[in-house]
Amino acid sequence: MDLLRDLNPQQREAVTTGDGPVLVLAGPGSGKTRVLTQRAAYLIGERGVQPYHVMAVTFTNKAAAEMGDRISELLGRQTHGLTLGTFHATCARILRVEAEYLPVDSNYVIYDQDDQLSVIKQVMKDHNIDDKRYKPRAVHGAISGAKNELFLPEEYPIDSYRDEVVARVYEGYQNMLLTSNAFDFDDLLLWMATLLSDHPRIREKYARRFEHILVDEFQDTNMAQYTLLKLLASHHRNIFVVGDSDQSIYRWRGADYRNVMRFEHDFPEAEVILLEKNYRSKQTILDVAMSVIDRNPHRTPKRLFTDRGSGQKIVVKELYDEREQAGYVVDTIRKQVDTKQAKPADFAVMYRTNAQSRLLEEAFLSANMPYKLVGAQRFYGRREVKDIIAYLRVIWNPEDIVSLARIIGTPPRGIGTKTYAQLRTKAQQLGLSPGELLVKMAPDESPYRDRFSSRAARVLSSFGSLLAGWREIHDQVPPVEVVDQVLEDTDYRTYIEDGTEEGKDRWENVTELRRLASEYHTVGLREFLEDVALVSDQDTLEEGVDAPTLLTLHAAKGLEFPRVFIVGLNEGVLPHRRSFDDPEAMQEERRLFYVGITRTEDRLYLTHALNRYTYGYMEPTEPSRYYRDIPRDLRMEEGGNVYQKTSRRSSRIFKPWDEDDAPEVERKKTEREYDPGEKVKHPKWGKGIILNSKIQDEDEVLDIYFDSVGMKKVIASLANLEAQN
DNA sequence: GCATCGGATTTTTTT
DNA sequence: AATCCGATGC
Repeated sequence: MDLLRDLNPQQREAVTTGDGPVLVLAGPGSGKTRVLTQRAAYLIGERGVQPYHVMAVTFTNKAAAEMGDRISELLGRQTHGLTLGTFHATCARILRVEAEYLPVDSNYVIYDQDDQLSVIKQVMKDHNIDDKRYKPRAVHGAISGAKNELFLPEEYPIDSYRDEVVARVYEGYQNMLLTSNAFDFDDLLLWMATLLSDHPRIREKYARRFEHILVDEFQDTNMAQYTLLKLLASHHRNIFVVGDSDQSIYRWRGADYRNVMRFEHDFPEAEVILLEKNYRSKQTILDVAMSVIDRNPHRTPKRLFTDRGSGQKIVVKELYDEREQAGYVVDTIRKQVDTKQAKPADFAVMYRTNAQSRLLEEAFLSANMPYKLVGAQRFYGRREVKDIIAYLRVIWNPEDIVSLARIIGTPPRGIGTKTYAQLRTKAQQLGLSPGELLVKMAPDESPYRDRFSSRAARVLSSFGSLLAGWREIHDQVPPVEVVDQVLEDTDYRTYIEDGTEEGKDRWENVTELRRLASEYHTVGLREFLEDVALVSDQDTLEEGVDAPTLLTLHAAKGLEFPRVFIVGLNEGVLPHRRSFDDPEAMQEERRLFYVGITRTEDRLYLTHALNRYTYGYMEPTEPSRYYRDIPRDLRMEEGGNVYQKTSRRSSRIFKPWDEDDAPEVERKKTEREYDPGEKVKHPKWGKGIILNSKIQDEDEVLDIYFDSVGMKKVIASLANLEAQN
């Protein structure tokens, strides 16, 4: 059958296995997304399952879209009714349908990080909580963590005075969200799980509907996600999850790779399938990756192997500072492009923190080389973009207090904190939201105007009229026309374009948002607002542009590139200093590095700087501890270290390739005849690749992966192996 | 109400 | 370095 062509035995097993829970443990580059896609296509095409009865969860919207396309392609037809998307998007959709069981209306808005933080700040102000003593971000983190663990405000565990404060803010926070008719990201998961566990009829409805559930990146699910999956799978128990604990990098967001173990516990009948063979990287890359990840405790050792050949050694490069590091990256890319060794799009540059992108961007810019920057926050976080979206949100849902607070004085229209406070007070007295009251103040003869001073009444009602006007058209015309009307009525361009370069830039962002809105002419404001709220960083990656990609290590998950730079391999950056005092976090730093390495197909460059700017001051920095774990024979220092301005201090700094600090990795001195990575032919089992070789009882014992039968242990002297080129 | 200035504070990663 | 916050002056 065509669907199963080009699959190895393990992949085929995963795709075609029968009903019941399945756990696919898949190393990097082992084709797990492919397995997931083919599985979905197989269920629909071969097993006759209706698309309506299948749910597939991916990590990004882009991955979902690609998966959808691929399934259609495999089946040769469209798959209407298939539920396919990220956890958040899928929940958001279902929650709108089931809104009658929820504390919000079906036109609720979704608050992003910024919105959430401003709610926290407001609530803390209302409760007279000192925001120096209790950092809003930290409080928010605690609340978000609680939500991911499915704790409601009244269930928040209290062990200290600090917990009491958090619990109080949590309660106020949740109230403010609900009176704003808003959910935050965590609510989407929390309420979905709550809905399913509190309403047996709804649980049955969806549990019966989703005969098959498929989940990608399972190692990065949190408790809320795990719980709702379990509830959704409670009827058919056909849950197919794919993951790799070594690639779990979202612990700080509540993700818990131990869900893999929970799964085995909760679904003891689960079939476990291992995908080990790597189709992406050269063996050297995999060896480097293993040398790094093997240092993490409490993990099941995994062997990464490929038949793509050993490949070149990785390059390690030391630079004077981050500016020269960026210059090195750009020079190296240009050299290879000029000599036609590679094309621009073959390259990716990865870093730990977003701030590191700036110098890289500048270097690309001054070299006149285009680049692609991955990061939704970069665009949607812009003030001007947020302003316009806030307008749309208030138009869509006048109860949205956060967005109203943002736009009521932007651009300035005579409504400041005082007037806005009056509006809020009066609205509360009337049992209305401030937004609703504004709309009611619009008519000339509106009785609500009398409740304010003449000045306040004038400015408020004039803004109310604008709002009422937009409200009237918002469900009659395509989103882009609403945007245009807002821009016109507020004279937003004059406000933003102040003649400076920056102003021009900002207006361009507004124009870009307008363009994005224009793509929603067949659907409505709801879809636009929802997509805007739930875009992931990876969704902003443009395909088809021949330029290098700049992205964080987190954003790199699931992607692959022929040539990869990982920059900033410095102590404090990678691993990040914020993780130093938490062993679990340190393990995650290592996994993050591992994820970066394993994105590489052919060539890997690791760079670090001797000096770094922190808070505006230049400081010497040590190379990352991870260098010590990479065997020396897998790497080379690129010749001619041009940058020798080493200061007295930095010259004493540990150099990753110094003999004294040579890796402590055990390199067994043996008389082995075969090495891992070599290809051989066995008289009975045919072609295979050597994964491991060790001397045991004076004989060489080989672990070989055969195309025909998979893993076998073989005694070299007895097996009659034939070497293959 | 709003613009501007100075000082403090900051950086992890993102749906 | 860049952003955020509050105080100040108009």
